[in-house]
Amino acid sequence: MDFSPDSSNPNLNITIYPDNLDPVTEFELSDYLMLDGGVFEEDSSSQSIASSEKGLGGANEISAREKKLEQRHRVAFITKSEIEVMDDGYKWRKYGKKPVKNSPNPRNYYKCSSRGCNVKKRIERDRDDHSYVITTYEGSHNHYSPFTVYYNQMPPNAWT
DNA sequence: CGACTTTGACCGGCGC
DNA sequence: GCGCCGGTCAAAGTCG
Repeated sequence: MDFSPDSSNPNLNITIYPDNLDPVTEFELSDYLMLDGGVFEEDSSSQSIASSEKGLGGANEISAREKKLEQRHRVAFITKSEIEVMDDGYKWRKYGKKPVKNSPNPRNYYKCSSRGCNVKKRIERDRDDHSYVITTYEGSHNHYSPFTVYYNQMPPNAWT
């Protein structure tokens, strides 16, 4: 299993402290989807995510694509939260915003602001239920979180 | 003053 | 070949 920012970050508990809301805002991790290898399928709520795989005829082409794009590790989280951007321990720099077709909500694009770290993050609200936020990570961090001091069992070559 | 947002422009891939 | 669409760039503005 590859290194993903959330699953290996014990700092991500279910309590966050946004600036402009109540001091304690809870959100439930209602579901998460592992997109590694392109094995991902859902009916319609994830249409926009699945559409990024459009043009692929079958699983064979997906594996070929995986060879070509070695660093295409994608993990999508669906969280129930009032805010889109939550502090998961990393600093994210927004670099784009696009309106999503079939949805009244925009989609935001973030990058990890650490130098040499190419992790990207895409955040959009669920089209059907505005209380859900879809967060898609792409890539793996090559550094630790500024807040993470728990590097005990991490092999040094985990992200090389 | 540096780091980050914002926002429209730009670009490449794909369908028609 | 053209236009749509999803993703990225970059200049200007904003914030701490």
